[in-house]
Amino acid sequence: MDIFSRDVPPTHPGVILAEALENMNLKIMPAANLLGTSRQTLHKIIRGDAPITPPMALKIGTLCGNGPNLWINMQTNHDLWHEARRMRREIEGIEKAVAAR
Amino acid sequence: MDIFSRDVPPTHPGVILAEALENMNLKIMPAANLLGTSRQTLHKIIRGDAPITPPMALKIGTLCGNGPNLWINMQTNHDLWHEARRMRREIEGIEKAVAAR
DNA sequence: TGATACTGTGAATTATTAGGTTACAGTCAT
DNA sequence: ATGACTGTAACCTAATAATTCACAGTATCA
Repeated sequence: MDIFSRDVPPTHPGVILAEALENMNLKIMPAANLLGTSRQTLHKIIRGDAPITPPMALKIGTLCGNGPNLWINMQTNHDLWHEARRMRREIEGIEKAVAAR
Repeated sequence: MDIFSRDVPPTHPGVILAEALENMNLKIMPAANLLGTSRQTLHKIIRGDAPITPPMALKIGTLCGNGPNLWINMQTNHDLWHEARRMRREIEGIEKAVAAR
């Protein structure tokens, strides 16, 4: 059972990030300063309204001490799940075309 | 030794994709048709001049039968390696600021 | 030889979006 | 109630994913 067959979306990395900052006793504003970004952008990430991009993953991974992959992977799982929904028809079409080849 | 300490960039997924298509006896044009994209876009991906985005990863993963994660992960490893180079100074700054906290 | 099909590549265009900035209302502690 | 932080919306700009058009090269086959 991979994540794409689930009808529940994977947790957005923002939720995890919020907990991580909590555990580090970091409020949003000082965290944003450490990351070299604006508090609004950081807030959007936490809310799930902005993606964790490669630059952000590197910065957050450094701040939290666990490296960028954890964060970028959460993001891509999130993106892929939602994209797979949007593209369901198209993907099925490719499956059929490949099978018929 | 993680990929970020290497001074050799990770192989671009385009190279792997080219081999995969070769093994499937698929030329660029029919592959592009199956993928529902233009031959130019597919060519750029193979050349390494265009990224494998989530929609593309889903399509390519379906065409090749191995799912999207393989492809998106190759892309993010590639992106992170290059981004880590560009942001070296900034990342070091965050490391120091965290240590000094 | 000439015709047909595919490939490599560049240029121009469009649509989307990551991130910043400004602004304002809410919360909460002192 | 003053000050510091938070949530959130609107707007703007720069970057970029993907398309289309165009053309030159290559190769196969009648």
